[in-house]
Amino acid sequence: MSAAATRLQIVEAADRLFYEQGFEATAFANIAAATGLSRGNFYYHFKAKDEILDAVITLRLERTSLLLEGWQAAAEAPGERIRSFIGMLIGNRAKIMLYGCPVGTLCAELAKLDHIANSRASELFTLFRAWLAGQFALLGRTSDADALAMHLLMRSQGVATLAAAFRDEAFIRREVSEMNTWLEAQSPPAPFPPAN
Amino acid sequence: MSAAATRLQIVEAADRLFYEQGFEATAFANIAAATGLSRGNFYYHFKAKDEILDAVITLRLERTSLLLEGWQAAAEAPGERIRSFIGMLIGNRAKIMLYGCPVGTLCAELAKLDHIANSRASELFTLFRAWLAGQFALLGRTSDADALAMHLLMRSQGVATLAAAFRDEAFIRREVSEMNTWLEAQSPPAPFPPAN
DNA sequence: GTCTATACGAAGATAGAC
DNA sequence: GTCTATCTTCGTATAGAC
Repeated sequence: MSAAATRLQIVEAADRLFYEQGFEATAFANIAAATGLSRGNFYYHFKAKDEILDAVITLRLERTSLLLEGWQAAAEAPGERIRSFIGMLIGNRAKIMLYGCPVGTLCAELAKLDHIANSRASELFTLFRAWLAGQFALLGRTSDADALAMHLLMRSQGVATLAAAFRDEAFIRREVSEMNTWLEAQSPPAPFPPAN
Repeated sequence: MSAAATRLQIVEAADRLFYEQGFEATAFANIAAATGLSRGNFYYHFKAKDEILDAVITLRLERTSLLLEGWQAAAEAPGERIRSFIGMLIGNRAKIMLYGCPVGTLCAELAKLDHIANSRASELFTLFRAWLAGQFALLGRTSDADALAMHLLMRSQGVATLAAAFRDEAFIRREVSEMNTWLEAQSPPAPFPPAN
């Protein structure tokens, strides 16, 4: 097998295991079992476990960028694009109820570990934040676009955390519905009262 | 030193370290350094590390109950009591920006570890949930009291997660302000339009 | 009750054969 | 490139002295 293909195989397995079990709790033995590779082989592709984490974060950053580009291309209306973001909570509800949000839980773990990769992991949040702020700006909310982006990120994080704690799918659906209602109300106020 | 006092000393140190470093990442050596006790001594008071975790959760449950009773006694108006809950985000902002919410991050870690204490940890959420629902019921929102409680818990969890990821105090203050505004709007709609 | 010393296993990392 | 074997460190847990 080519080096690049094996490397990707390792990173994908680590990506999944870091999400499901956490970074520290995932041992080389787990990645070995998941890939069918031997533990020793990992050191041909990576110098240390931290380097695998770095590769996982890089992979997630790339895929997040692609995801955002896809939403960008799939709809013209910024409101509809933001609904794609909100829709993630429904689409990924099964894993969210088991493991929470992959971004939020990784950042939380690395912060407690005081891990050097902590700042890179939070760039994942920054990608969503900047993209959402751009959509709110397109909606006309130029002055508070970033605050609205943070507010929506906040709600998605809170939903993921509680959905995992209570394993409650109905809660996810209810909050998603409220987020969409909130979004509808975020069109900018007209400079003058609408003539109706 | 009496057994009970030493035991409490261990549990308090573990409580702080589990919050700041995580449960798995906290070693007996860390607790030993924090308390000045020797590692071996822990096994006089606890059979295993899991038992310390259990004691920490018990301690947190007790202190959370006392906290809620305190808020209950400090104000007659349910709205004002709920503001005490929201105010936690301000009062604990320094630690929240470093380590997130102690309840949310512990539940997230234990869920990933598939740890047996996971369900007991989530009882911490249940305490807040039931208390908040009681306050919303007193506010007159009997039919959706639990949904409102979950909504407020959700927001506090989202704020804690993002505040830690971005180390952003202004964000906390802004969202707390919005939560209080939201709370004001939760008085039940009058059965008939108010005569004004 | 608390200590020191140590057993035991798990996990990251290295060496070298193939 | 991938493997097996091994080294080393660390952390939980135990044994037994004081």
